[in-house]
Amino acid sequence: MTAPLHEARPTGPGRALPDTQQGMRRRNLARVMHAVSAEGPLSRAAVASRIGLTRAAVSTLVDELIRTGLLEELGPERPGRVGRPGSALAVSGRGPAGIGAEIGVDHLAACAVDLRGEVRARAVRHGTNRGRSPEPVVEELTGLVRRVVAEAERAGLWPAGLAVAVPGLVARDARTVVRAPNLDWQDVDLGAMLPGEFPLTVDNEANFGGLAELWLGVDTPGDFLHVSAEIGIGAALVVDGSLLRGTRGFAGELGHVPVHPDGPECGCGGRGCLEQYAGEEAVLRAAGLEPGEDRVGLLAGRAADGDPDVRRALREAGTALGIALTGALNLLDPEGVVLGGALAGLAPWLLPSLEAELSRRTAGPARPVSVSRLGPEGPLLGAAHSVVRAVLDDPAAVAGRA
Amino acid sequence: MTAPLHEARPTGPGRALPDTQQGMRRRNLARVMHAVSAEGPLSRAAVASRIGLTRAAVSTLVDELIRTGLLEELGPERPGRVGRPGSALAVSGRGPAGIGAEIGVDHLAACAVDLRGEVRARAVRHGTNRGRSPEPVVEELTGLVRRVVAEAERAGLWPAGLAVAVPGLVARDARTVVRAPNLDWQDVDLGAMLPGEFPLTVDNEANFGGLAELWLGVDTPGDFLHVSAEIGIGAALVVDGSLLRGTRGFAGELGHVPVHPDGPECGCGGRGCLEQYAGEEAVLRAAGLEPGEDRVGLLAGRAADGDPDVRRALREAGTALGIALTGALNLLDPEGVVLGGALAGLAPWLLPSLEAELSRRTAGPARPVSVSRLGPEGPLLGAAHSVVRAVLDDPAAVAGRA
DNA sequence: CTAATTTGTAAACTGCCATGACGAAATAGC
DNA sequence: GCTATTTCGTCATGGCAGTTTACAAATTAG
Repeated sequence: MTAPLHEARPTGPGRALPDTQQGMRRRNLARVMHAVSAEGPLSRAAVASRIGLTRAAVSTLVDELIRTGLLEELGPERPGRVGRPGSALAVSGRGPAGIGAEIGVDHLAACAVDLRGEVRARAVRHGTNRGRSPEPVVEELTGLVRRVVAEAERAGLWPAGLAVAVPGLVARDARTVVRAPNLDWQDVDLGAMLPGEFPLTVDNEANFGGLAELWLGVDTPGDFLHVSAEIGIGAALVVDGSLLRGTRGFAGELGHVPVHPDGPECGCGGRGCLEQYAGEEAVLRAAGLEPGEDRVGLLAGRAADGDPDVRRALREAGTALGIALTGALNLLDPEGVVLGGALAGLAPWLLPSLEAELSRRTAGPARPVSVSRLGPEGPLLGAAHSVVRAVLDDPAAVAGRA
Repeated sequence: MTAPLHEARPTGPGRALPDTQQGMRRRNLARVMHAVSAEGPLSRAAVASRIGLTRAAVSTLVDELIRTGLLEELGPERPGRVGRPGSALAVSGRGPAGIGAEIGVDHLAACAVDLRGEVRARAVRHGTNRGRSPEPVVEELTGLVRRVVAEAERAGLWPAGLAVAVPGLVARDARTVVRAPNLDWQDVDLGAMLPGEFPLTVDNEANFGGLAELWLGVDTPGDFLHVSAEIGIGAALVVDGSLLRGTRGFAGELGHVPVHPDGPECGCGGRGCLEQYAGEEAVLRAAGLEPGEDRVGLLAGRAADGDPDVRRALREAGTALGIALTGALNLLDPEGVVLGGALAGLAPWLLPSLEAELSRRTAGPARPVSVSRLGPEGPLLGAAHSVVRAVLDDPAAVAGRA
């Protein structure tokens, strides 16, 4: 009788979707899939107690999921406790697959992930894409995707959707790249250029990286900031287990948060944005290095060798990051911060000054800053997994296909 | 077949609530209430088409809502179109009421709002609460609440809950005031001191102000930043129609976003926080005024009189606000910004420099900065309405009482 | 005054989950 | 070894929610 009141769902007339029995069934199918997917092989009775339905109801749900090939019966569990042993259920390894793809500045990649989360096929092509026009790049990517799809199909999987991570801002239609500075692309409609056989989602690589951290991270909370630096400096804002995208889909532009309001001019029109202090180019310049091919590797190598200029440059970048993150933490109060992408590799030299700045500026218990263990794989895996999650979230939608 | 994939609900095993037929009914009752509440008197057929159920289903839902006193039948609509005229339904003006209360720095207030959103009773007591200990203040507030409740009951209403707005940080339990600098309170458990007859929610006045803007604002989008300055400078982050609270409930602390990282020291441990430039005390100091009783009124008065020092101080505060908001806009990409609380009254002198700073620093179309029309009433109304929303969101929960 | 249209309700129908009972398959105790 | 106990999966039954279909009531159009 004394609980917070104003958070009950649904709120607002906007989400006035009807609630019918079919919808109920769909949501319960999803709950079964989530339970089995999250907690390994499970008996029907175990699923029932996890999701709060009766064994009888779960039985019919499971039957349907087995019929449509999304669950598999592994056979009787090894007993150990009294009572008849259950029959273990697992997510199918031969059903739908999520196809992920990535357009990186220096590479292209694609992979196929099954419902179990296992990577079943992958293909990579190295070589810079800076300044290349979209058509040939997307054509090459399509080739990789087709290879990965073919391999997945040989393994008994079928593609349920394609998700593409790109180094730039993506419109809310999830098809159009509005601006990708490092590729020099503008308003490119990937939806028109990629194969149309399956549902397509295009998103910022920082967003997919953040989602990968949420879904695959070891002990990632449901509420965190995932900071990555491939394109400028982007952050994925994960709030309560889902991504905050903003009205136009541009949320998380940490790179243009003002750090020193009277600092050097920035391409965005502002002054002293974080990117002027912790962006790739800025750090290279401060370290006295020339921009070459593998810029991050170069920085990490020099820093490991003890190059004082590089170390100082990274230290200062960490401080600037700390200032910008102070603002973000004050605004969002997340549970933690995760450094991903290029920042993960440079973390050893960024973290000390970053954490010093944070603890100096924020009162109360320090928020943990951790380093992503997914490394550069994050965006690609996040993309593929986003398709898998979509299947888990609405198994009925996928049942018809195959 | 080409839609964004990874946003379908439910996501994550966390919200594994069972989905039974009773839950379905409850959600559909809520949909009916929302439809009628949002779109004025409506016939059963109109509700049915709005929420996507059949007329028959809506009929039984409406019957139940009328029986429990949440809806009222107004009688036949005046015809005008062909066909049998419908029977108008309206939200009841004699059912549950939301009781809102506010502990302000310079006043106490309480009010009762019916399901229609009408204020049916109010009580105010002026006089500063700075430095007073919690007990007598809460006792006085309880007196106001009891007066308002009694008046509401005389009008045929019954209190469905009490929501209290306080000028400080509130723990996620929605009962405890962690810190209220302007009252000099710390760790005060209001839940233990307020009447326990109805469900209680305590929240930051900035949050309630933001919710009021969302629910009562004229053309407020579902995605905005509501900035107010009563306690330091707080922002309510409304994302997709609901409030972003943060892990500990401290989200929106705009006042401690760094503006000039090497600026003057701040109480929070940092340097150059926004509060050092746009906080009440800072502005008064910059304007060469002494802190007195009605500080905001004083500033507004002098500014209107053309006092150059005051004008300059406000101009500079606007600039600082613009810098901090640039960061927030880059992070959150909201649809707009609303100035509320004290800032609304000072808007004429803050806005020019604020908007100049924003348009200089952010690329793309400028985000509209608007001024709240609720003024100082926002938090109190938001509190009362939060109770009303809770009833609309789950009418079945309230049906038993009364 | 009749035809067309729309509203609200009642009866029959379908779908979904709960309940309760039962056989199957294991352990525990004697 | 044998029986009692426990747990699992399934089946038949029942209740509940919304849909479908049909119909009377109340209005406008011609």
